[in-house]
Amino acid sequence: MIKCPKCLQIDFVQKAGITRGKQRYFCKDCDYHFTLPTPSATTENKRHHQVTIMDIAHQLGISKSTVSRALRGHSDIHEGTRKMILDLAQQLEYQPNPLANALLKSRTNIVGILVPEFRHYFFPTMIMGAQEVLSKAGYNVMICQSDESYETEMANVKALMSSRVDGLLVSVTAQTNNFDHFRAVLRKEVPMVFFNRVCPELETPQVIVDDYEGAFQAVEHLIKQGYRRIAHLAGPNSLLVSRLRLNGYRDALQKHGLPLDPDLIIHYDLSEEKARIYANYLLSLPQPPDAIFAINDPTAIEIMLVAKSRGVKIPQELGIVGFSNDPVSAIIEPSLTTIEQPVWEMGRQAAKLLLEQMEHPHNVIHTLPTRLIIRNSSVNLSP
Amino acid sequence: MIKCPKCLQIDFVQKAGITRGKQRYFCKDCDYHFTLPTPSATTENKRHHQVTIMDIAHQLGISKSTVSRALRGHSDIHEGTRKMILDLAQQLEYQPNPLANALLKSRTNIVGILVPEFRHYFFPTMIMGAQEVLSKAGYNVMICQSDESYETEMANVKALMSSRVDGLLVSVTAQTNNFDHFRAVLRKEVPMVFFNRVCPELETPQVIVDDYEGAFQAVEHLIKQGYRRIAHLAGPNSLLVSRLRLNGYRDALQKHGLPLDPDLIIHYDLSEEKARIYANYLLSLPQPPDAIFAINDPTAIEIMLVAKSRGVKIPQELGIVGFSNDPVSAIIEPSLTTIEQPVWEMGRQAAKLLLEQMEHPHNVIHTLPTRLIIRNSSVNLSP
DNA sequence: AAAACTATCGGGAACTTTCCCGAAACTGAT
DNA sequence: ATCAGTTTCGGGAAAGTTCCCGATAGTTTT
Repeated sequence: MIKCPKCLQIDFVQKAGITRGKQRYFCKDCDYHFTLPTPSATTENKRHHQVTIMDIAHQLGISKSTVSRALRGHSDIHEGTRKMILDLAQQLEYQPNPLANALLKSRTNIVGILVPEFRHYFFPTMIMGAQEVLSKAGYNVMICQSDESYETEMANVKALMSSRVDGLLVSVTAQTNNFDHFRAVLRKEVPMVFFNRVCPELETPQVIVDDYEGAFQAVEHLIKQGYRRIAHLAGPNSLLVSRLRLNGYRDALQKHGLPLDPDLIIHYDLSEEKARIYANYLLSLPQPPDAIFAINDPTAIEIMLVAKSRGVKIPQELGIVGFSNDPVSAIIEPSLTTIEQPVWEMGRQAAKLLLEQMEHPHNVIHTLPTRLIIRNSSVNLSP
Repeated sequence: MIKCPKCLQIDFVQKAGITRGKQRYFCKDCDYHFTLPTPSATTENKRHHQVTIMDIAHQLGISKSTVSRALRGHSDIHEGTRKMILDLAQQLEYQPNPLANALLKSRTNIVGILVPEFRHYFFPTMIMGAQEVLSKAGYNVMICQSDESYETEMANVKALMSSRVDGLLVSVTAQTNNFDHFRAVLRKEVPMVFFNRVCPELETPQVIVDDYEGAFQAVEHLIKQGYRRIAHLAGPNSLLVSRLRLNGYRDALQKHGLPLDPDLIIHYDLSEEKARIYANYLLSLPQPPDAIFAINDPTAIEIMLVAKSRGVKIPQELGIVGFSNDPVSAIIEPSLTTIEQPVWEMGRQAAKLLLEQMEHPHNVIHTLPTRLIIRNSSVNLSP
């Protein structure tokens, strides 16, 4: 029968229930509960595991502490031992496990980047700028795109936070009106920097360009070219960029004594379809505009395509100016007048700011300059 | 003087060296070494730490195991206790620490994506496709770009591996001739899937499109349009796509009895500058080509810009066909004839393949179809 | 009422690394 | 030889989870 592992007797052993499908026994003599050892576990199929600090220590017959010291470049170690360890580590292709380190220090060395999209020129370039300084500082990057959806943005913030990123670089969606998910980030004291699509009501650093000045120059340029009825296809009001560029547009009109026609200002959600719809709407107005200042280049390009398809001549019948100097704007015909902004540099600045934040938090706003690039879409030949 | 903490006597205590700036003592009576306890450590500045499973357990007066079971949806738990735990977890905004889990299971739930660049349409779109299926499967994504540099690619592979990604999605650079860094990945048994810019000599799954067929159709289309002297601005020979598209080009010429002029085939490194240089070179040949088939759309667009700047009329004097249906190709004038490939779908397929790999490794090659899109850049009006 | 069982729960190991501190083996000085 | 100091190393705790297994209390069967 069943032998008690304690007293090696079988007389006093009786069944004592089943746990997880396994029979348990009880020895009345020893007052001892036990189960039979599982017959498996003989395979010894120790997972093909990465080589650890302990492997090195064992092979060298020393302690893990010493190996750690050697690897970390610590001082309390004999030069010979260090060399020995370093050699073996290289030979075994030892790679430190960042997970253990992260768990210990509760720092992942990962920063999250959250952007609305990266199909166009703007955000990829910005990300590249940020990645340049971050990877130099030893950080990896986790990129999420919210696809201009508020829900996706929230989900991404949550995912990034649960991944325990050390910091966050974010540009909000056109939909975002509620910023509670970002407040949650700040509550957990995770450093965060906004860029381009910022969030002024939150006490956190931001990197933007001089949107007001850029818009002002753009519209003034149109006015100087003789355009008089200038529309503005603007972004949603929730975005600070939209508001700033709208202000630049307004003030430029005002400065030159042009009336501000509310019908010529359209806020939209930055989607391609809506851009086309509103472009068509503007051009089919009883009194259509003779120029349009678009919130950004993709929008301007959509407008151009619509105008062309309607046979509206650019720049003679319709002047167009965009914003951000997307490479496509130089390729398209006629080439698109636009506002250049230092996109790569914005990414760099944002990353630098984030690194500073991780050292010691403080609140700053970086504003970078813009520059008007005059091309053909706005040079009115017959004013 | 100094009192021995063991016998509480001071008579037998004497100095016994200094370690890390701290005086040590020795009690001859007790044969006991000791140092004075540091006066600090009174601040109790326990780092603002995230709420853990232990916090919940303590507050509820239960064990961490029980909490873990409740959170993980295990069975061995009372319904009431589970509810209690779940409620408190929600109230405390508990988020499981993925680091601990990753360390335990040695799985990070992160996959690395390595692409040559993401400035253009192609790779961002592919990444989005991949991200769609990966995030649905609970994986986060770490994106690296090698910037068409072999060294950067190696560094990125190393970084991704040291981050302990669970899998790798990669598209190699135009420079990559040596694949040892990828062999190292396979040696460590980290699943890897190549897409687009694949590596046929490695035993690992790949996702490509039917490059040969696409190229063949493109060139045949040009021939049918009456073009006779068709050049090919090809990618580097190290890339399988380059070789396949070159073969398609060759066979199309051969099928229609056109001579294969080696001078009209140029391999280049896919950089913008070189594209311009070679486009100029081709167009200034004593016997310039009357059409060019470009390895991809960005290349074709560069060629168009060069041709335009030289006053070469497209498509009358020069037909152009690209590859990959970049959105810009529809915008540019004349619009660019190109080969459509299911980019988003490639990303999805690659990700799916990777997920399968992580389950049980096997070697497959997915080839997706292409489709010719005829636009204006190649429709010869006066053949 | 003893025997066998079920439903819950707790305790510890393990994952890998770093850090703190104690300890041994030396080197000089007295 | 004794004492003080230096150099080098080892042991253990900690980080947050999950998993394995043993251990109760209560319930049903014999």
